[in-house]
Order: sequence, then C-alpha cells, then structure tokens
Amino acid sequence: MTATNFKPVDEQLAYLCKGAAEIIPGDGLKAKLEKSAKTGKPLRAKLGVDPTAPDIHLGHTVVIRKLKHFQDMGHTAVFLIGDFTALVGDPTGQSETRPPLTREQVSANAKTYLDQVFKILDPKKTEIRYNSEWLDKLTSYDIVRLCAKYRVARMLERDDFHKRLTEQQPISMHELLYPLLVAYDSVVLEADIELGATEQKFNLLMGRDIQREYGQESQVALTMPILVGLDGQRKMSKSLGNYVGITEAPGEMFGKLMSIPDALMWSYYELLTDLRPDEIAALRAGFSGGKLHPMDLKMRLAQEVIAGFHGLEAAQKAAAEFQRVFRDRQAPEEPLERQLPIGSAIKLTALLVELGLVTSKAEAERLIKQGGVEMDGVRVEDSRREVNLATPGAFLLRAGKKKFLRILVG
RNA sequence: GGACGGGUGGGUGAGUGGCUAAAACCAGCAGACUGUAAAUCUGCCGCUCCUUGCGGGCUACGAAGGUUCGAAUCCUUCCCCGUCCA
Repeated sequence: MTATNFKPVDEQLAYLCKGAAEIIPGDGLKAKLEKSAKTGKPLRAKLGVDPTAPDIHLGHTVVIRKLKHFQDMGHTAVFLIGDFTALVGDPTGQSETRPPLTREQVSANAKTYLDQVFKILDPKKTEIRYNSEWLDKLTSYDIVRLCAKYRVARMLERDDFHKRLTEQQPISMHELLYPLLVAYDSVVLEADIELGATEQKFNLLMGRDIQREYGQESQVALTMPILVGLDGQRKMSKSLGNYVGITEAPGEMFGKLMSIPDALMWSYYELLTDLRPDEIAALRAGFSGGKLHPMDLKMRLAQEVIAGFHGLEAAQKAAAEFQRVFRDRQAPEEPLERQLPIGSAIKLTALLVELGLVTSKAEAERLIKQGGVEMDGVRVEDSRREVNLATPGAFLLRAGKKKFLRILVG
C-alpha cells in the first residue's frame, strides 16, 4: 500500500468518524492520517477483545465494523484476541468480580470468535494477534516495572472501581492489572489508534499514558457508543438476554430486530448498517413527516442488518416469513418438523416437554391454561388433553407466539 | 489478628418464629388490542402428582448441624464479602 492509494485525508476522516462517540485527542485522528499520507505508511488500528464468551452479538459488531472502516481506508486492522487478559477479566462496567476463565475455555472461545469476526472483517487483510504471545513471557520483574508506571489513586478514579469501592463491593488485586496489561498491548503492537466502546475509554487512555512511558507516540483513542439492547434500556449483552447473536438464523434475527422499541431504530441504523448519514437523515425525515411507517422502517433495518450476515435473499425471505406469521397470523411456510414414533396416547403437557417446547410440565399446563397452545390452528382449552399417537398422521403444534412444530406420527 | 455489618428466587430487594413458594420492582411468558415479537392493558411466573382443587407431595432463603408442634427468621460451627482498626 503506497501513499497514492490513500483517499484524501478529509474523506477518510469523515468515513472513520461516522458514529464515533469520542476521539481523543480531538484532532488526533486527523494528525495521524496526515502523517500516514505523508509517509505512505498505513496506520495501525487496534481492537482488542476478550474471548470471554463464545458468541458475538450485534453489540460487539459496532466496534468491529469501525475496525473494518479502517481496513476499507487501506489501514492495518489489528485484531487482538486477549487470550491472556481474559484470564484476568475486564473489570469494565462490572459491578462485581467475574469468575476467571480457564485456558481451555478461552482458547475455545477465541476460535469461534474469529470465525464470526470474519463475517465482517476481511481475513486476508487482518493482522490477528494473541496477547499471550507477549504477556506470557513477562517476568515478575517486568510486571513490577509496568506497575510502577501508574498510580493507585488514578487507577481508583475509574468509574467501576470507584463505584465498587463506595458500594462496598469486592475488588480483587488482579483486576487492577487489567488496564495496565491492555495498555501494554498497545506498546507491543505500536498502535496508532485503539478502538473500543465508550466503557473502554479508561483503558484506551491508559494506553496513551503507558505508550508515552515506553517512549512511543501515544495512540488515538476512538470510542464507539454502546449499542442498546432489544429492550431499549440496557446495553446489549448476552447475560441480559437482550441481544441478537450474529450466527443466529435470519428469521430469528428478524423477529428480534422487529421487537425493538421504535425509537431505538435510529441508533441501530447508524451503528449497524452501511447507510450513509444523509440516507439515514432522509429516512428519519420521512418518519417524522408521517410519510414512512415505523414498521416499514424497522423491516428495512432488519433486512439491512441480516443481509450483512446472511445475504440479501435470506433477509428478504425472513421478512416475508415474518409478515406471514406475525402480521397475517398464519402458520410458517416451512415449520420445523419432528418425527414421533407410533405409540399410545400421551398427555399434551408431557408431549410439550418432550418436544422441548417448554421446560416443565407445570409450564406446559400454564401455557395451555393461558390459551397459548394450538393444534392445527385450534386452541387447546383442556390442560388434561391427551394426544393420540396410535395411528400415522400429522398435525401442526403451536406453543406460544413463536414456536411451531409440524409433528409427523409414524 | 481485632471490632462491626452483610450473604434471600434469573436480577434488584422486602421480610426477624406460623397468615411466606416468600412483598415490590425488573426481566421472562401468555392473552387482548394493534402497525411488528413496538406501545398499552390483563393474567401467569419452583418442581411434581392427580380426583385440575382457593387439592396433595417435594424442594428452596451461603453450608452443615441444633432448638421448636412449627425457622428465611432463634442457637452453634464453618465458608464467603465489606467497613474500620492493626
């Protein structure tokens, strides 16, 4: 990549700033881009993730997409897997200490992580690193020296530490190490820019300080807003259950995206789609002018997002299916099928459990009493209903709003 | 090491001997309504059995014992967390 391949600095800047929450220092990115234009050297943009869970969801993609933007502009995307730091556990945003992971869990997670990340990033252009590569080799001496470069008082200024301290929640010693190690990663990687969610701000700023301590030019910190989860309230996270995983089926994604509060769709448009800011503004104007229906806007959003992971065709199919089942209240085009052996009559409650549609008989009974179970489109009124499996046949079972199963007997 | 405070259902958090499967809120689920799995309203929300009843049984308030007709609530020991003192 030579200097001539870079787009003009202003154009790059506009593209890279889209959706960003904060860039520190304010003119730092521009300065870095200018330097790169002058020297012809691509910038090194670092994004570190901890493989603490095997699945990534749309919330994670916000910042991964930003890394891709750097890649699009011809810079080097450094995707850092914090396999070592995951053992420490990021205290960010935590109100309590997290249980540490084992090495095995971490490496298993890291593997599935990469598969998923490459749905967004170009694998051929991505520099993948693991921080165990260098952190494993640090001696006690190195670590003491690293610790000597930062002050306890400043460390405890961190919002989450401060909060836990005042709320009498535990803070473990090793948690104080986390920000230092992450900062040290930037030193090793010689990062020009580090990306992260806004909650990572402290860590990113720490990288600046520590790089300076090691005689390097400080990185620019670029933070992205935290994606609000499906509930419209709290940040998207797996443990809160308000998330869309990027490996989910198109239909599932579609339903979930339609379930967000109307007001939330604008930030999703901005952070999860490639629509240009002016395009989004136009949609928004149409909405407030009453020309565009919020349902249609959300369907468009869902399709945009899904197309990125599953392709346009799958996205359109998901849209059609959604309308069929939820707007028109019909059975799905191709419900999942389950084969059952011929047998004697079985209680419907037991059958629902056996099919995995509910987790207990008590729940099955509740569901039936609440009118949430249908057989061939007819609501089941009697929770003691038995199902005859003596002769071959088929019927459509519906449990709740979303679960349909075509049962084949024989 | 010492003094003191605390550990309750998926989460927050009431409850200090029976009326407590445990308030309230959140999350979750269902129904109605609709413009969607939005919003709103209503109901449900440990497991299990059946004679489906304001029914029976079992499990549950950090762990294990104990007191009592009866314990989340009292006692003992242990584990864990925090604050202050050293």
